[in-house]
Amino acid sequence: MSDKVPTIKVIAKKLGLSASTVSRALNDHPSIGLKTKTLVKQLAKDLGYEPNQTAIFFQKRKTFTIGVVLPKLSETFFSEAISGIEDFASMNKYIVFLGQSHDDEEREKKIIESMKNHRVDGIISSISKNTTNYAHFEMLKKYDIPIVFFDCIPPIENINSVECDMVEGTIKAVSFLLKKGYRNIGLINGPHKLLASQQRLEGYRIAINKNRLKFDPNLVINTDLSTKGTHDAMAEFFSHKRTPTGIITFNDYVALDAAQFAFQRNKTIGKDISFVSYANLPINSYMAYPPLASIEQFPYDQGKRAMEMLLGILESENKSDTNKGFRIKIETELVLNSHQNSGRIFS
Amino acid sequence: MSDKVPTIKVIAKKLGLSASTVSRALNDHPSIGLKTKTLVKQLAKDLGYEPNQTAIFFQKRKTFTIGVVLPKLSETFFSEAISGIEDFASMNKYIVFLGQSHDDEEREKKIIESMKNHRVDGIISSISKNTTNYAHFEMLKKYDIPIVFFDCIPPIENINSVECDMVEGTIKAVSFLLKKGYRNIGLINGPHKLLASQQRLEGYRIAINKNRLKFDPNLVINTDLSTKGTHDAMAEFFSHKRTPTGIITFNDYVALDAAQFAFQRNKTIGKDISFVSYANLPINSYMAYPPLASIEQFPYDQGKRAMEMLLGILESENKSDTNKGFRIKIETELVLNSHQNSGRIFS
DNA sequence: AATTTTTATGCAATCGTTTGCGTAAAAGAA
DNA sequence: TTCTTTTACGCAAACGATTGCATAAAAATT
Repeated sequence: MSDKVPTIKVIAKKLGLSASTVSRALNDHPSIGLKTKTLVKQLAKDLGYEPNQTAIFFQKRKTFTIGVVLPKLSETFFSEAISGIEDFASMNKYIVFLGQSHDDEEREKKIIESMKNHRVDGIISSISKNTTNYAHFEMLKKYDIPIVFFDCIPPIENINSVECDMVEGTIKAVSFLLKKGYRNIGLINGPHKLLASQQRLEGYRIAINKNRLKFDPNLVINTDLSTKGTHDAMAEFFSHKRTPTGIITFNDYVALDAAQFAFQRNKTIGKDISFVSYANLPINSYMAYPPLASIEQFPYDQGKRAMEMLLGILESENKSDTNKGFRIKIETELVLNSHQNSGRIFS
Repeated sequence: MSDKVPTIKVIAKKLGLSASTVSRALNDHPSIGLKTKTLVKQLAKDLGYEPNQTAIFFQKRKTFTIGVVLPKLSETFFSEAISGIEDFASMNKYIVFLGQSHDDEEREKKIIESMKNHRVDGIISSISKNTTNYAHFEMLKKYDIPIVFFDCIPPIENINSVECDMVEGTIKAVSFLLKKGYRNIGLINGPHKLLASQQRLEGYRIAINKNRLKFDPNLVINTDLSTKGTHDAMAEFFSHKRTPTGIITFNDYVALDAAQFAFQRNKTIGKDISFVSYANLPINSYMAYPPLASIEQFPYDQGKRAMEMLLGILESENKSDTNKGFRIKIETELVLNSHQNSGRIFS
């Protein structure tokens, strides 16, 4: 079919030159005469010659390809992150492969395998929440494929990572609620084994201590992040004497579900009870009960930074391999939600 | 560095065989003896041999790679679609390349170029809203790279496409509002030159005619889909004597902005004025003023169907090339929003 | 004019794998 | 035993480009 696609050989033959000369002419090699060079370039242009990258990749052992592996693409947080990764990758002539693990270890493993087979130059990943075995990541070393983790990071030594400082972020959230006058601060956390959950809890404890309050285990509940889990957590909060009035939630979805539950229990949101969450929704301003504030995690920026880090690693790959793992912590930011709606609706 | 990675040659040498025999043994070629085959396979396993796909791709001229090009990954509609594409691609051993055009023709062109250079087996694309020249798509024919368009489709003959029947969808929307008792049906449409806008308008006209109503040009406004554009449109609606009470909006964002505007003009949403939009947000149930109903476009399904179509084309590529363009129209569905919130808030 | 230097090009190997064709050895048939 | 068939494997080319090394031709130097 497509033997219309010209190769270097065709050009060489038409011009009575050797393939090597054509190659060098096209790549502005100094040892090619001007006449020949222009001749070759002209014909290449006329024929619409385009180098076959698969051949070059194969030869140079470099594909200009980045693999991105994450749990779920349709989550705003991740699609924002990919957007950052893709923007920055394409600026640097890289192209990104995508794979979603759906939080399944097996799928994650297969995707990593596939990307390794495609010989990506590097990988960026937020690991599956159910991954407990990390051999598929370790294996990449054998193929000299560097990996940068972001967001959800495995407990491995000497890895490259970009992450938000959740501890710091949670401290900010607690402090904010205290300053607003809420004394009973609750925390609806995610699954216990998640690093993200542990960090939130740590920040929570630090903030509680720093403010000379007593840590009350009844005010912290781990959930599976489902709507039902959130409702159950809220029900439990309400079943205790000391009901939290300022609640920090694992993410925006939890905050929305929790607020909905509170509303149904005739609480006035923003007054009786308020929420602070970790931002992962872009449209809080349209929400019926948006959280009072959100800890912004800058997913786009995280993706961009991860890509930058990976590019740096790729470019310095020849040099001393003393890479004991690069780590970037991104400062979170407490963003007050505008409450265009709740201002009118609840007051 | 990574000369640990074993190749077929290494295996051949260690076993005193030829590379071709090893290759055939690994691929279960019938002309290889059982002993040899098991021997080879065992050593391959011990050495952790993995074929170098870049070499195979190069040789077989097949990369098991699909390019996906769309305007903006962080839009829910697209991330859902990609999710569908990726799920289905990975089930079939394909891996997807991603590129976002940001609705810029130049970027779209570059992405397509890059994907062609990477020799993707096929491309799925929703084109940029600002693309007017389609040469970069036509060029793909030369490289035998089939392309399936979805969502935003260029006006080219004989193309493969998956799309929602917006005409039908709009008819449903108008009928729904009429049935609900709204007589003045407005349409906040997108940019005029967009096919999607034209289809909405067509459906609108058909529905108006079918119901023996008179088409009123004051009830249809084209916008740039920005918040300001929507507010301007609403202001214009309100400036006329005959103000629409049932409004169809180009998408959910427009509906939210429009509802906000109406609310600020002291309209009771869901009573004085109601909205029906084209769904692209997954979380209408948490919204302060969700549209009464949404025309669901099934982005995940569209992505999946596009991928299926592309796979079909790829698998039958040898056969008679009488492909005059496959076209799938997906039925839209009018989904009533649950209004968990507005029910309580507005009544 | 003879020698050296520079310039411009070709040869051939290489990247890792696949595959058509040829052939020695083993097995079967006469 | 001899001839034919089958079985099991190797050789070498191919995919499209790059690159170290050799070398012919041209230019510069003496």
